[in-house]
Amino acid sequence: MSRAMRHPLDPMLGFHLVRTANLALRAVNAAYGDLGIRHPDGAVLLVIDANPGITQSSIGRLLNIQRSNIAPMVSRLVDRGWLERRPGKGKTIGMFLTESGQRIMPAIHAASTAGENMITTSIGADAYAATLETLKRLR
Amino acid sequence: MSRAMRHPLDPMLGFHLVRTANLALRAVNAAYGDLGIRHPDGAVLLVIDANPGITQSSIGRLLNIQRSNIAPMVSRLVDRGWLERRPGKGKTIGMFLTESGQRIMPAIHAASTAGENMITTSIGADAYAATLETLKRLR
DNA sequence: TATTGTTATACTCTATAACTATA
DNA sequence: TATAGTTATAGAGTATAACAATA
Repeated sequence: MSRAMRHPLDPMLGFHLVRTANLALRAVNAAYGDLGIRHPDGAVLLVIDANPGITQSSIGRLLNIQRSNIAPMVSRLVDRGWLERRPGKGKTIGMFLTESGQRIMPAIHAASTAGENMITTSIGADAYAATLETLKRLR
Repeated sequence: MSRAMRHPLDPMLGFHLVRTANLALRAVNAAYGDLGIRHPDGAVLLVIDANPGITQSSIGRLLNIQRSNIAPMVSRLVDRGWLERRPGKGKTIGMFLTESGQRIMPAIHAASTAGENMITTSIGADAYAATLETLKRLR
């Protein structure tokens, strides 16, 4: 194959969004690696830490994850002793961090910023802020 | 659950990158739906159309797809009569569009821009261009 | 009716290893 | 050694459907 190749997807933002998202997720998963969890688990822990008593359905709406996929994740985190379920109104169940779960949150916070740091050092703080503002406008 | 919830991932660009990428891929896959293919297939066809005779390994490098994952995709597209393999130097095999493949390219091009259009109408042309420039800097 | 939690299931995409063949 | 094509396999992530319980 000759050296110079045409890349018809290079001028498409969607392609670079997917590519950059994958790079960021890779960095985050590597940082979470020591804890034996992956990025969706970390996101769930962060949301529960910020919203004690939140339901699984609400977590799913915040993170764009189906509630049918939240259930097994929560079960694993409960098995590891980091989360506990407490019955709420009706069929709802509130999620809370255990003491053990609270102790690992500093590590979760640190690891969750690995992707952010990678992006920031690569594109600069100004571009980071501008892109964040831009993408937050998208619905 | 009370109305106002904290969203600890909302200030993180990585979260919005993943979310926006998923929205764009959803739009692209919906547009490709009529053709019975999905976004990786469309990307492969676009790359081959722009680079007749390109090898599978080179396609993978351009699109960040393992060559072990390119092989079955190409086989499906060959079975559908859109691609053909022609032996090249050594063990290399050049990929080419068939006549049938060339005839569907206008539809492929049109569908591939579905994600772009969704993003552009949502954030505006200026933000689109700025974000594209920013993300292209990332390695 | 609508929502919650849950299980089951299937599909897409990705990752790794191993093998043969060419250079 | 390095690269190309291929097969097999495993894993992560996502999607839909269905059900019982509750409001």
